[in-house]
Amino acid sequence: MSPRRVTMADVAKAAGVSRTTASLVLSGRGRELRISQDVEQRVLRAAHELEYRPNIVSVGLRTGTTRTIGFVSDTVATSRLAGDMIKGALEAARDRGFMLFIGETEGDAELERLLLQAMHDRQVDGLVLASMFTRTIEVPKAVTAVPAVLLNALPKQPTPLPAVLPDEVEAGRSAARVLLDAGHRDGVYLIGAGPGLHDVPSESVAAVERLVGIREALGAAGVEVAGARICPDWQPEYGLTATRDLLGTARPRALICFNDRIAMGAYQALDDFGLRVPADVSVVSFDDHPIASWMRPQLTTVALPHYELGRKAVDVLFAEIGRSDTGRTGQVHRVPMPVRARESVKPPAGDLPG
Amino acid sequence: MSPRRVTMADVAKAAGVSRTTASLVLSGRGRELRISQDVEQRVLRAAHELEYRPNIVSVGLRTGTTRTIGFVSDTVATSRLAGDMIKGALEAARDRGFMLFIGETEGDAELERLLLQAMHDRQVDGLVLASMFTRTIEVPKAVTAVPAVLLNALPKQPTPLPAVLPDEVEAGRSAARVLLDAGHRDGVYLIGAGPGLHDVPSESVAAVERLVGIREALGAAGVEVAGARICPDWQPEYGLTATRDLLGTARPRALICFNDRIAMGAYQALDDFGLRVPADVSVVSFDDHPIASWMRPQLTTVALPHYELGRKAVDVLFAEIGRSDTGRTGQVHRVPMPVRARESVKPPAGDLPG
DNA sequence: GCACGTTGCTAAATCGGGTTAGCGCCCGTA
DNA sequence: TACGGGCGCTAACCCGATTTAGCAACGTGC
Repeated sequence: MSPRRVTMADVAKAAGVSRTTASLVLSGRGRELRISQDVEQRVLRAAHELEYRPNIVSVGLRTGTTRTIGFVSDTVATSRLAGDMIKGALEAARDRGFMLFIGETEGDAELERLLLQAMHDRQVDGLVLASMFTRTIEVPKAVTAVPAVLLNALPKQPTPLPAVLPDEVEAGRSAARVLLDAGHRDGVYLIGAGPGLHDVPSESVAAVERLVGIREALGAAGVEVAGARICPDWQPEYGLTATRDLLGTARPRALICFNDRIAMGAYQALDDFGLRVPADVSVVSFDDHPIASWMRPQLTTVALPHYELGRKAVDVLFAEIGRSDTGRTGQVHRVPMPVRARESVKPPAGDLPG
Repeated sequence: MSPRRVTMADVAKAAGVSRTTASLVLSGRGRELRISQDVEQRVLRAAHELEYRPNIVSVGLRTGTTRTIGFVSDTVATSRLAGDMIKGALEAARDRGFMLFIGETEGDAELERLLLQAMHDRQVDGLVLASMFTRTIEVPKAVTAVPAVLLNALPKQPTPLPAVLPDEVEAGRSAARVLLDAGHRDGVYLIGAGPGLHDVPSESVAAVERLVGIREALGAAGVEVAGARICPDWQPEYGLTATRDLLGTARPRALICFNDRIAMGAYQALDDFGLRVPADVSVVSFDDHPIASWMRPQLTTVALPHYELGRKAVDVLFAEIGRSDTGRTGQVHRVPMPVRARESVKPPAGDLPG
């Protein structure tokens, strides 16, 4: 059927040396161990001609390192989010010749246990524990056996694990600044959460942090939040009803929606009330979901940097794998959330610069 | 640091038997090889008490089977598509105790080569070669070394590899039938491709097949396609312009959009012309992209069964791994595309039943 | 009393590479 | 001439499992 793989023994025989010598040359330790130039060349040539590739399974058995990392998330299927995060992780791993095992737990602790076990059985060199929406998680104790990093999640109990998260507070500031820079000072409303720091959907770390950033940046400019509507779930229909509710009593000049799906609902409500984006009402949002650039006018939004989050997590994991000292534990890495300036924000009418 | 893993030698010692005996019992071959009940029980108990788990890396070296399959796709990040496909593959694999290596090639042949090599080096038991949109692909020759399945792709040259694809022709029929069942017989227009079988975006297998199904079902009912607009790329903006163009000259009663993103553009164009969905114009589409259920009115669409495609691919792969005979090669498996009946289709006005 | 079969288990080889310990050989020196 | 020491390479063991070949002990038949 398929021709047997070329092994190091084949290379050694072809070069007329022992397996040991071949191993030393191919692992680059030939120099320090005084292998002659001649033998080194013979081995390298034989390896090249036979297209020798080391069997990573074998190396894994002997050295315990499989050049493989496990990526465990609660779900990989929800929205494009996961895809980009995995893509970032994949590429960062590939840069170092590592591969990724993907697993999803669906939030099921038992599944998670089995999955971690399966990865353990395959001797992964490290683990990324990812959550698809920012939240605090219970870190399974089985994780301690191998270097690990939390992605988009914070540990419920303090652990020595580093975490990689989007910088949501700064994102909140960014969203507010987009409006401030356009000249908005009055009639700024929030859709999705607020105005108080406790007016957030349950368990949503992102909501709290975005709110903190928004209030801080507005406050620093002496601008007051005119009002807010909380959404129990950040879906278009709740954005629609919350915004309709708001428009029944107020005339906003700008909306900060807590994510793009809410903004989608808000667009519809504004349309229902005959209000135009951005001429009558500016809208800024969070996430940069694919629909943000499909909406008309295109939505200005502060992007969740999924790709960068994935990359960063793997980078941090490699740092973790590489170091032997035990200092500097539990560090939290924040990844910046960039503003995608599009068409939904304009200076308030009757307040044009000039 | 982490306590050393329990090995079979530990189990054997605890049970007071040889490693051979432990292996025989734990692999279930104890019975046929006449290991006594007593010894069997001792081994099983020891394994249980020590929480023994076989080291799959070691097994992989010895037996050549790693309980791992490689999932190679051109991209995993585009739309949610990939996520669900991977999820299906993941679960089908998990049911059999297998894990998945994920890799993406970005359509780069060199990257693909390296990736397949890396998977080969890790002794994967099988490969899924996935494409994120249905198309024909060049099958790399390196694939022949291990069982493999094409997912959402057809081989350019005939190969013995089985393929798993959505049943696009039947989906085309389904879309047409949705309109026929609602009573539509006139003013049915296509947006995205058609009316001729050559009027399709380049390389799009899906376009051709959907078109075939649509024309067949309409034709069987004696209904003529009133007209069509081709879109060079199936994005909202092209749907918008194509539909605007159509509405400049015609007054459709129903639109079959070739995917949901096109339908999104079509909704906007209809709105621009003051036409209501579904009262004035019914709309049916393909893919069941997440936005389909966010659009107002919610879009009736024929779903791409990503999850099922992923599952099916892995199921077929296991069948491939399991069989030794070489018959029945290159089979094409079609996965049904279910209709998601929502709100965008109604009987034509002035043509109400009753 | 001896050959032969069964029963119940184990020693040892194997997978493919990494690593340690050490073996010949040549050279220089006393 | 014997000895020490660097040089260049290799034998042999190890990782953790599977698998082949075979060994003791016991019973049975003649």
